[in-house]
Amino acid sequence: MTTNNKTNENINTWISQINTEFKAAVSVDCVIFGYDENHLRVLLLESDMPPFEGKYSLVGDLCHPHENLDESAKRVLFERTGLKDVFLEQVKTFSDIDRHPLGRVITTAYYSLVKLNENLFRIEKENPKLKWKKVSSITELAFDHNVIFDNCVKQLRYRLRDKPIGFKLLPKKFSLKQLQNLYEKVLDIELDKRNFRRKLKALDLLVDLNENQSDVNHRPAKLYSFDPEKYENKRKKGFNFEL
Amino acid sequence: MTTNNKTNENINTWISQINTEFKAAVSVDCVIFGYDENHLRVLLLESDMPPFEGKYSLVGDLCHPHENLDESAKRVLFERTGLKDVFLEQVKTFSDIDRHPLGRVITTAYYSLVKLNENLFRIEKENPKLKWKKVSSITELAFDHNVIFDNCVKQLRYRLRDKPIGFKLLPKKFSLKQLQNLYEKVLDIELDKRNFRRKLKALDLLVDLNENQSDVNHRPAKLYSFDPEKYENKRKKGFNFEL
DNA sequence: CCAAAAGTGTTTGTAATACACCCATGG
DNA sequence: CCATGGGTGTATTACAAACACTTTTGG
Repeated sequence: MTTNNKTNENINTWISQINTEFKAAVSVDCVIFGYDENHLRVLLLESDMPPFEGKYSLVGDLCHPHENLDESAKRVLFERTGLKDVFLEQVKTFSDIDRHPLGRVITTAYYSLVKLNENLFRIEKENPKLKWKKVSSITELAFDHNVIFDNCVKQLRYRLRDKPIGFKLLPKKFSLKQLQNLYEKVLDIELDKRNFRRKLKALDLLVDLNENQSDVNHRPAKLYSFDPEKYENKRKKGFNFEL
Repeated sequence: MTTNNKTNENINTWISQINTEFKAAVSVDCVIFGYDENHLRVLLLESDMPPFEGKYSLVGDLCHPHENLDESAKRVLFERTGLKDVFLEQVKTFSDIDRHPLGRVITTAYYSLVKLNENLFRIEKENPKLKWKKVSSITELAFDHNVIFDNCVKQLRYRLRDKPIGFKLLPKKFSLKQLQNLYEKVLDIELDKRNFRRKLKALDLLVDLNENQSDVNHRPAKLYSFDPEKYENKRKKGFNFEL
């Protein structure tokens, strides 16, 4: 037997509920991943909100009245890093009633990918509460941010095999070794050099720049760049990235 | 150069923002998928909200103050179908400013899977505004529900290859043909009968019930059921469902 | 000429694909 | 005995995995 006791709904119920207590603050939290050729890092902020003073938290903010969530996330990212046009993907929304000490705050998690450079490390100096922490070193975060963080790491690992987003963590020009390192570090696996290179050649998404590394005291590696147009064309024809 | 102009944030800003205009109504929308041995269907509700009167919409409701979003979705599902313990997965949150005619409503989409039977078809009779529509027949929905719906269909198709959720759309006892049909219909592909069966045998997740179909005017098919424990054990050992 | 990392092919095993006939039941 | 869908095996091909030596550069 079905209950189906919702036949009495109507617009007025909605209007009155929307305008009374059926409201919540809405926020975004961004897991900003950066890669510095050796470690996957995440930008964290030392919290000053009781009872989490001193703990690190993800960077986030309330969703402003004139923004949708994507725009809020973009703004948070810009305010914290100065970067625009950064890769951002929504992951999940977290809504447990007591997740925030100041009241009901529903938050939507995003992760984003940035190439770490000196400019970005400088933000640690400009605001000592901001830190690029190694992902492998994360322990206890403020609020429910451990759960949010874990979800985003999982999503990143999933997507990395699924979509050509790894390139967003590397400089425009990179060697195949750098790329392989990235996959090994982020996914915590080991890859066979020759098989990895054969696979990438088969994917046919990289441009050989006919340039070499310089200033290395060993044989310099050839440099490549990722060709987004080539990928887009292939994708439209039914090609699926997989690595 | 980074801007990093957020160093002036503090708790009081948050408290005042949370308690003033920085609030939104929060809702869930459920894409309830049902399978009737031939068609993938979705439960839709004829809307009475201007300017969408007569258009069909997903079933949803506001998130109540004492609920998190998962609980809201479960409640919506129960109120509409009378079912508890139904598979539900959060898909994405939609937040465009003008997405709802009554004001700012941020909605989180879920999809769920139910086995269609006479009981469930009865809800169409009890509330003539509810309809189990064929997924393949969906055209224009109310609000931004086409986008939400498309996202959920995509997620379902993705998950179906990835996790053993197809069984949730079938009766407890099913034939291999029924299972194959499900995959073919939902994913809109054709599968080779022998290869499909070999693959399922290799996965080793089904229990041979030593029962046959009855009341068919041809050779009766053997019946199987899915063994969730077996799957859980294998999953823990690193096994990944893939089909 | 030495150290360090770049670059390159072949073999072997495993999984995906393609494909056609006999079987059991009800009418 | 006929119609209907159920059930089964093999050969071929493509992809994944394992593996070691030569090359280029800087110091």
